[in-house]
Amino acid sequence: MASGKKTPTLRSVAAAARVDVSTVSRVLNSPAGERERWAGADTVERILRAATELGYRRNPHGASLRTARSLLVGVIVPRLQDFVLATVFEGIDQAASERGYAAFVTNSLDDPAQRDARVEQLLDRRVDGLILCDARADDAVLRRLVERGVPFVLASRSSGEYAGSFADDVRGGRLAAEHLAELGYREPAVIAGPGYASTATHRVAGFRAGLDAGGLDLPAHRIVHSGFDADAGRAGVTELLESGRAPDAIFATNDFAAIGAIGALREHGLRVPDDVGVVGYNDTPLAAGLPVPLTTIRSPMLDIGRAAFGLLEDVLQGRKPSSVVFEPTLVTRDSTTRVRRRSGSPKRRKPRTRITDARSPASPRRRT
Amino acid sequence: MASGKKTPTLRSVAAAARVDVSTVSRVLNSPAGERERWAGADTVERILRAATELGYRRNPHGASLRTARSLLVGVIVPRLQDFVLATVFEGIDQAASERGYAAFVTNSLDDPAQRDARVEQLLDRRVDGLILCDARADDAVLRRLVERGVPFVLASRSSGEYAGSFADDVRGGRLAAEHLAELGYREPAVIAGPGYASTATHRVAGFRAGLDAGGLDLPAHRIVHSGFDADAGRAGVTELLESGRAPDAIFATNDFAAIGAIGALREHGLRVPDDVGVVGYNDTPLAAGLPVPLTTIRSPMLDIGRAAFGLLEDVLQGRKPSSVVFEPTLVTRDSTTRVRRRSGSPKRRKPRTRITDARSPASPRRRT
DNA sequence: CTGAAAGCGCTTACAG
DNA sequence: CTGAAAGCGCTTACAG
Repeated sequence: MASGKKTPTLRSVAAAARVDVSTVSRVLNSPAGERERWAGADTVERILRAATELGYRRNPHGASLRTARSLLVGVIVPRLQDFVLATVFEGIDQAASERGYAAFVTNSLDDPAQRDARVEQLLDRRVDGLILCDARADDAVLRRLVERGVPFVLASRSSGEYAGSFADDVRGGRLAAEHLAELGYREPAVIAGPGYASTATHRVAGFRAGLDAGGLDLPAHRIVHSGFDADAGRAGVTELLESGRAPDAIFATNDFAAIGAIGALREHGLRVPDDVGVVGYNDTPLAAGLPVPLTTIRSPMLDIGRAAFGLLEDVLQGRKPSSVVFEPTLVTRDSTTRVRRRSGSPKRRKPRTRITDARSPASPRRRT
Repeated sequence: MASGKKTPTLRSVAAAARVDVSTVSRVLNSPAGERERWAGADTVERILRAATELGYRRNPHGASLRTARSLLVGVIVPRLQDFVLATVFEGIDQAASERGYAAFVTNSLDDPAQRDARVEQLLDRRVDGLILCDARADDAVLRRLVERGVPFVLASRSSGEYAGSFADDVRGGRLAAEHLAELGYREPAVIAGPGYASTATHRVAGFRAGLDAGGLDLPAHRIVHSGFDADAGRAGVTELLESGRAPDAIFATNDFAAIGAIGALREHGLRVPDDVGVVGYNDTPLAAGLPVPLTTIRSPMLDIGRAAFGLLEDVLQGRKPSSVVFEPTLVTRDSTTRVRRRSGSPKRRKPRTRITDARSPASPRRRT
């Protein structure tokens, strides 16, 4: 790959240290303390020096041929453009590289054909396992992977009983509902996101349960299904407004949808939070910086990614993985407020941020 | 990797087709038309059938050992969480997989130590070449790569004369300036982004040149340096307002910074676009969906990524790559408006979007 | 047109 | 404690 002097191999190190390649291999592959089990102290010393002097770096392709392990994992996300998934991947990538693995990512775009193609490409590359961040409600791809014996875990989106690393999205939805109910909102609506994603459906289910506990209803005409982006939020609001009386609050299962919703509300002459309260999801960095800072639910995306890699490692080492579930957190900002001053003119306020229910997200629940 | 029946190898295909592995290799590696040059029609047929029946998939690690080509490319981005870079990577990934390559991405976080570490990790994985999306103004890393003979190209951010795939950021800045000047803004300011990124500095330079052409000034106290995110935009506005008279327009070198800026302006009681016009950069999907839809500069991020892979392929095949430069485009929305009704109350308007200067971004300029 | 051999860089029993 | 050999899956001169 590099021109100039050719990349040093085990053989060149062996020659320089005047030992056999097998000895070099044993020494270099032992952890620092145990090298002396494999060679005399002076031999170890010679080998180590030769290796660093030559700048030896093990060729993983050679190794993988022998060991049938590539130390490669494949990651499939719906789309890296989505901040949430980029962050989950970042967590995976961190954990993987700490453990000597490298991670491939690609986008499935939530498209079945593309998904299949990407899975095969990764398998062709001989990844040791897969982390899927685009699982679906009823997912034939997962069943086929099990049949083929491909090691994999899920992340972010759950599906059936397959093991993975998730946030408790039901609880997140519930937090949103409790917050709105407590502030006095009476007629909340939901911009629900795609029906095939557990992250969307669980949040809605939790939201409904939370409203229910607060004595509030979520009639069908206050739920719109859509995507996860700003356009979806816009379209959602339009649909809600056309279908009858305006809701007094909106829960969007994604910050971007919330932003689009706010834009559309504004166009219809509705002020946030005075006419309509808005709660988003994910606490994207943008949420705090918006013209109307956004109340939202935060979940530990980086930790979800890191834990997902840990689970895959379990699988690769023959252990049975048990799903990890992280707790979400409510972050209160200006897009929601205590109701009952519908008439007063909007007073400019200092922005306020409050974080509720900050259970340590670093110590998730384990479940079997 | 998969359990159950073991992965078929060239040897198993050869056995099934009753020929030597070398024949199988030659046939399977020839393009569809030329297979008959290497074997009799019936042999070709037997081999092909055996391969598909067994589900043979070439093991790239075995191949790479022989050929010293991994068909792997490494991509380093500042951060995948950044929509722009996620999109550039998507383009790279598309082009790579169309050409039989796979792409590794990792984040450098614009941190020198992390950058070095990531480069070495990718090289240790024996990638055939590198695409760097985090080049710096004066970049020692690039010099060292050249010395070591590592094939690489740049994308998105330029540095010196190194070949790469870019947007014309100077021109983009100029478009922003011309737009503001034409609308009658007189005292524009810039939220400039980090000084080490050409994407930031070029946009500012172009902006200055454009103002200049319109007879406008850009005094030092109207430039603030910051990052690329919403917080940076917020902080930028605060700094601008504290340093004297409010500008009547703001050019942010990034949409996210623009969004933060709008939030901060609002907190200071300034309306967009009536008190202050705002222009962003990148035409992020969010831009159109914002409460105040954002005027911004669009550049073809996906094409930039695709072209970058093409350039790297040039390098890998011994051709001299010549940089590709794509034209940006002005997208007019509500965050800028014709000035001179400073007093009137803000009237709600239908959102409007207009795209100016839509030179085909699919046919970029080439330069040597 | 097809086969047999060598070898890419590594690891791992097997000897000693 | 150390070495020699075999072999992982492939490709590529070299023969015929």
